[in-house]
Amino acid sequence: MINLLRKTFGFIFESSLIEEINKIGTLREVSAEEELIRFGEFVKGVPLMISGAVRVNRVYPDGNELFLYYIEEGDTCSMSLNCCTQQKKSEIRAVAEIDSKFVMIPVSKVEGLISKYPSWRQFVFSSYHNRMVEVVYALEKVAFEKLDDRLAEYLHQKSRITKSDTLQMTHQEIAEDLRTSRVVISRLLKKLEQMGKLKLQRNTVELIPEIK
Amino acid sequence: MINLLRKTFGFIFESSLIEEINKIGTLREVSAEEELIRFGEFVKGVPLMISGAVRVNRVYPDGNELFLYYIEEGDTCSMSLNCCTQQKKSEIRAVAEIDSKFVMIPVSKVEGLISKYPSWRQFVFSSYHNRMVEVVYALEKVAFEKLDDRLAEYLHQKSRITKSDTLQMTHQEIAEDLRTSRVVISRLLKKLEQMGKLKLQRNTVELIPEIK
DNA sequence: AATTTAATGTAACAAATGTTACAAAGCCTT
DNA sequence: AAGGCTTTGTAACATTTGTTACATTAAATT
Repeated sequence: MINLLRKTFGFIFESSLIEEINKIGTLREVSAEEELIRFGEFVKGVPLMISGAVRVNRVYPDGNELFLYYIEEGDTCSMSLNCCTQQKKSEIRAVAEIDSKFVMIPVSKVEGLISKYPSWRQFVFSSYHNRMVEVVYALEKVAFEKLDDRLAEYLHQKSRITKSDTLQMTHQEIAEDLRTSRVVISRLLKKLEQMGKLKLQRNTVELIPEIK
Repeated sequence: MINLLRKTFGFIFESSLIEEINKIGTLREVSAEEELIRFGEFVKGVPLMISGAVRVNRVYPDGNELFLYYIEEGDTCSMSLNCCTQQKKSEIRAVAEIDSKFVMIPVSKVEGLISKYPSWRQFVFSSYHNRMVEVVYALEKVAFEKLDDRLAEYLHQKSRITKSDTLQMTHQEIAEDLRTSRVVISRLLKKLEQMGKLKLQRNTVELIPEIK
């Protein structure tokens, strides 16, 4: 585990911190679609992403969900950071988008790291800030852009996260993420297909990389 | 100044911290409409709000703006916190919504406070988190709600912030905040007036408090 | 008071998105 | 191969929001 930690966090954390994380943290591997953090549960720890990508959604009591941000290699989840310092139940849900590895730091140790290691503090601050920037970005998209652009952007992000041009998903699933109806998505996808930007097949959307 | 600090922050900061802030900070008073933080400038310090309310907007290079959150009594601006630790130019604009008082802590002293005072750290973390919650709330509104509900919500928020049921603003200004056109706002305001929720006059929208 | 300017009201139309209903195609099971 | 289920395609229509254009009204200025 310590080698994974060194590889991902060696440039931002001093080695004494890496060693301490190695002692108190536990390595976890999850496969795509697995739930890391469930809605309404107490947060057990703070995840340090080693590899992969996890999608973080705000969840509402009525079951409604809203995508907030991805956490990727080198990131942590600022929402759970707060949940754990406040001992609150989770208002988010985190689901692995692809197979992922991360180190879980137990809640009880987080405060200690904060007071002991300036580089950890720096990391936590910049993590908060980066997540904020991403939520603001999501807000921007919804506030300024039309659905067709948001769809195109969504597909590209998915492709980047899953490291694949061929997305295995149904129109219905896309519609849920963009908070619209399946018919609307089918219509717009068809339009994008006619523009030569992608190819559609049952359960798959294949993005065609632009040649510039 | 120290009495103002005690009154607003006495419950969260230990007295040695209050005294230190009193030494290094400077009290500033601004009147409504004054700009606290300008787009593109280096951030000079972190504001601790004593009273009043300040509106924080994301600003884009093309001049476009997007409302993010208000900071009120007892709050600080997490975006400027980050700008200052990173020595970056401001990507936001902060404008006093009403006459406001705040204590400005110079950038150079912030890092020191963080390592020295646990209560300051706690404050900074919860500030980050609260701002995040508000941006998520804004995202929620845009993602889920129709324009008429967003307008009603917007008017209530304005009323709360300005502590007045009579809002002095034009339809044009409202339209800019909600990213739509004046005609649309006029239309919806008329609808709300016909529903008995408000009264319209030139330059004013008077909310009619609901009797329950 | 007359003139100018800013703000609002309203109609008519355009575009974007949402909804319903149903047909067609693909995949799975037996 | 037949039947059933899921997914996708498409039409027709409703609603919401955006746009243009112009009339009307209120306030500010002269």
